Amino acid sequence: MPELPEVEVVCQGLGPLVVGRTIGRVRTSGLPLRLPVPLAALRRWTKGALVQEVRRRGKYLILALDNQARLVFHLGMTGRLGLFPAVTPQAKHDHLCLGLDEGMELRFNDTRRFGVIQVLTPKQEEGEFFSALGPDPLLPEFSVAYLVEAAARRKQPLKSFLMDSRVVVGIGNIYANEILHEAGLSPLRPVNQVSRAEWQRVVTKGRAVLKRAIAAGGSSISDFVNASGRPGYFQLELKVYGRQGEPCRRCGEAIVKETQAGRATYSCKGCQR
DNA sequence: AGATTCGCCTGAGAGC
DNA sequence: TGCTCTCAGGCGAATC
Repeated sequence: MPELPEVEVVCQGLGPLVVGRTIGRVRTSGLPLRLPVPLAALRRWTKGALVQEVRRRGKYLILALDNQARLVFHLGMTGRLGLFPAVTPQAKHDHLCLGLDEGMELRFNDTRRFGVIQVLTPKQEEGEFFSALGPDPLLPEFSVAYLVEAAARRKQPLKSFLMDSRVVVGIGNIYANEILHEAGLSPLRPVNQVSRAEWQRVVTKGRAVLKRAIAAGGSSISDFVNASGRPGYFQLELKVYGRQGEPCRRCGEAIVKETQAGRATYSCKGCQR
């Protein structure tokens, strides 16, 4: 399930494959994703355009085109982006095919259709489109001072807080669990009871976990693959996610699985307070 | 008004 | 074997 590290891995892999290429034919499955796929806008703004840059904002991938339009993707739960020879037969759940030069195609495949494809016209401000999103956890804006301020007067449990994209982008269920274990903090702790020193651990350990996951190529749970179709290996390094009943790698106590805000939450009661 | 739950969607796995 | 049920989760809407 693509969270920040997986989207970053796709972003880094996709860049060299598509930058400098020109988009030709546009095809869609006709099925809606989380939002309808804007076929007319895709034809209007991508056909004949050259891809200048691939970048990431939170869990969104952005293809910046030379006509100043931008193609925005969200991978949802099961979205994949990859480059294929145009002669490769369509796969089940391919929802968008963009023809590129040299007989290649960029394809968006999404089994559960929780993904999003949007076009930003040159007039539409990217800042406005993403205005509700909080800072990226890998950037300096994600600081102790910011978290102290954001958490003031809120009693929300720490894990829900970290998964709230208005607070910080890119952290989903897997990495929220992992970051809190690394930081030694309980997922249930009300955020207004977290000290500065503890927020500092959230920042430092959070960045460290995300960077290690990117370096490992992401976590391949639910069949994540990068832009070249290869899996990641961070699932082998997970300390709590999916490890209920197994010993904590730090203190040996059994990892517990609980439901919090409707989501599977994994923690060690021995070393997370 | 802040916190939680629901619903969208498909496929894997469990249980009968 | 083949059916039904449960679970997985990002995220916005609905509800508590």
